[in-house]
Amino acid sequence: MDDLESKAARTRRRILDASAHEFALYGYGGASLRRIAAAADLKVGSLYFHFKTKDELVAATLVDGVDWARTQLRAAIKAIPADATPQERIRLAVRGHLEALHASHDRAAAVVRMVDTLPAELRASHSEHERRFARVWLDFLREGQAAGTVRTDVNVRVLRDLVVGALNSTASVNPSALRSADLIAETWATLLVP
Amino acid sequence: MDDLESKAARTRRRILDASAHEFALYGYGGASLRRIAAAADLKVGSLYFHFKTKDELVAATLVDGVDWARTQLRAAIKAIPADATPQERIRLAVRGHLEALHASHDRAAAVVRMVDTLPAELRASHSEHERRFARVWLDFLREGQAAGTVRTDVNVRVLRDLVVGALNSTASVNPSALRSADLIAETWATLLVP
Amino acid sequence: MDDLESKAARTRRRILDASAHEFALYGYGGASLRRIAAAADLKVGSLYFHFKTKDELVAATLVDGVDWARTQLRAAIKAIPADATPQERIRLAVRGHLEALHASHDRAAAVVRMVDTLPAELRASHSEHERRFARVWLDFLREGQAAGTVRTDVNVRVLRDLVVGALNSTASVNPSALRSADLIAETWATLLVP
Amino acid sequence: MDDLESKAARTRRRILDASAHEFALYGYGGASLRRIAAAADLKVGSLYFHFKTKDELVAATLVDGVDWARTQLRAAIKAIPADATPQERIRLAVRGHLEALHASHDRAAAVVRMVDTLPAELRASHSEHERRFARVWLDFLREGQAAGTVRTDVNVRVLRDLVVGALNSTASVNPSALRSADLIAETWATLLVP
DNA sequence: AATGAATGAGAATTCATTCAT
DNA sequence: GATGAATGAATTCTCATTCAT
Repeated sequence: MDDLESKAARTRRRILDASAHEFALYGYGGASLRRIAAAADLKVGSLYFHFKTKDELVAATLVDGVDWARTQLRAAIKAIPADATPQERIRLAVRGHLEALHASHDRAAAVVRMVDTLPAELRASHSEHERRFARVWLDFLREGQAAGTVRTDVNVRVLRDLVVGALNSTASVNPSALRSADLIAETWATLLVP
Repeated sequence: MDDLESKAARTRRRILDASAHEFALYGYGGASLRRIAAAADLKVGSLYFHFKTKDELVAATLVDGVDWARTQLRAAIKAIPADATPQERIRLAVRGHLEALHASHDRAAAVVRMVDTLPAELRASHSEHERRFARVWLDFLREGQAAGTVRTDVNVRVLRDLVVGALNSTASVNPSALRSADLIAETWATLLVP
Repeated sequence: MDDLESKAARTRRRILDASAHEFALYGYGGASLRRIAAAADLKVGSLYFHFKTKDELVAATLVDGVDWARTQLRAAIKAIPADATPQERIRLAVRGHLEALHASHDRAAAVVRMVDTLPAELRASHSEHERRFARVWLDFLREGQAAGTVRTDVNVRVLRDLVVGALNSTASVNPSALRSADLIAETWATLLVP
Repeated sequence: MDDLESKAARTRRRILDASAHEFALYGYGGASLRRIAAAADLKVGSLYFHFKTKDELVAATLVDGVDWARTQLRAAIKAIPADATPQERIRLAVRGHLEALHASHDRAAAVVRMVDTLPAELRASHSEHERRFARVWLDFLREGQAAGTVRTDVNVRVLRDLVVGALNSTASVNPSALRSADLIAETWATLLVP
């Protein structure tokens, strides 16, 4: 009765994990609550005790994924040694992003897979979280520019979009992308350092 | 009966257009043949005269989209004036890609929206077309490197993936992306020219 | 292809009959499309070819029932011999009403059973049909008053409501009511003739 | 623990009230225990402490409604002044009935709405209560006939059915019926007095 | 070349009910 | 007395697909 993690909380976690996997595989429209329930070791009807609606589950999955990824990315950036070279700094941030995407039991990938086919209401409620994630990159790049470790001859917002877009696209195009994470990190480092 | 464009061919085109729109909006799993048929001014059953199965329609839509985009991109590249500056060359290629994505009645966007939730068989049969599209960029970048107008200190394949990934991501993230096409082109030009 | 009664029309009739039976038994909220489909020798999904929605089926069933009952009642009234006594006139009208209610394969009973638990939209769209039915009685009573065969010391609209309410209530209270139809007719005749 | 009205009894009352409202709105088949629980400020599961089953709750609601209405009607009849005119006597009884129906927080209306779609067992167990209610009218009418204040040229049982049916039908047909209660009472008085 | 009518499987959601806490 | 968490069956509805016409 006074579990640190109540039964409901544990079940909710299982549902969210199953949910992330399902949405990452099939997208918003193709996902099935039946399969999600089965993967979470529940009967379909039981989902509704935890989430009143499919869209509520989607929303929770999106928040779960994007917030977790933001935390990961920010941690990776914070962990950069003070004496790292400019290239090294960018490499570590890029790897942080890619690891969040790929080593996350689909939590972050689900977001990328769903985001562009969401119905209007969900998209709206999600966009703020997305903005918060993007701001981590924006701050990182801006600080780099201020410190002279990121080139300043480009619009930093556009640059942020390109970086985020390119990295996220690895979630789909290439499931073995993590193997080439080093190459990708290296490439961005080369492009971004003045 | 002796139309240059037979009735069937015209209907097929209407179906493919409706199809592209639907898949771009809802993704592979969320698309509905009923809605596609309605948009093409047909009853569902009639689709089956033109495509034996949903997946066959998907495959045709993918081919239609990616081949059309490749043609567009290649035309844009071929149209680059011989005396264009290095920056100008890249700008024009990027704009060619973005215009193919956005000014295409969803044909190309449908591909981007579907590609990462395709079932295995479709993914396989599609990947060759995707490779052919990517090769256009690869050739363009390689020739640029050979001519000294694209920097050579990066792995050209990785670079190609980043460029394509970043550009395609504009199909989702930002519906008003075309307005910023110039900015994006400018940014890539800055990053890529040595 | 050129059936007088097309296949669809015949199926629709079967559905409406099954529908009337189901709604008469269980009311609006308790009726099941599964059972209706089974009774009409169809699979559930097939219902949707003929009626886009449960409420559309309900609406059609209501119209079917009330219009049929109105026709029956009007025919019974029109069939009253010109030389009938005042009592006889009323007896025949009452019997017409009761027969419409009970000898109708549930068509009219379904209306009575559903009408007070209908959701707002259906109720609205139904009320005009109900008014048209009630007008048949109103006209009959008014003409009776004019001819001196129906007492004139009561508000004719209220009287109409009492008669219709009392007769319709026999649809529920007493399934063997038809046996007492003569008694009921006799009683109304006694009450209404001056 | 020693309340005159124990906690359980008060909760039971809240449930019965919520129940009456729900059944009046949706009928037997369309009512939802979840909604009833919510309206009574409980969770669904808690209902089962007070009623072992949905049908037990239905039965209790029926008894509650019909007995309450009978009590109301009897009180209204008993309150008729000894020197009231025949018309006045009938008017007051009719008004007693209508007030029980409409001014009862749905208690009596729930009965009328449910009664004709009840499953067989419930109908059986309910019919005796219904008979007891009907007997109040029967006695009133018989005594009226004996006293010469109600016409004797009609079958009194049939008359009772007509009166009860007509009055109960005002629960559905006309939600603003109470406004016309006086007219209805007046009309019955006119019809029934010799 | 297209439609009409149907099907079986599966979608999301709600139901009454249970039972340990 | 009441809740939290779950279940299995049922709900309405949509799906891709078939096939005779």
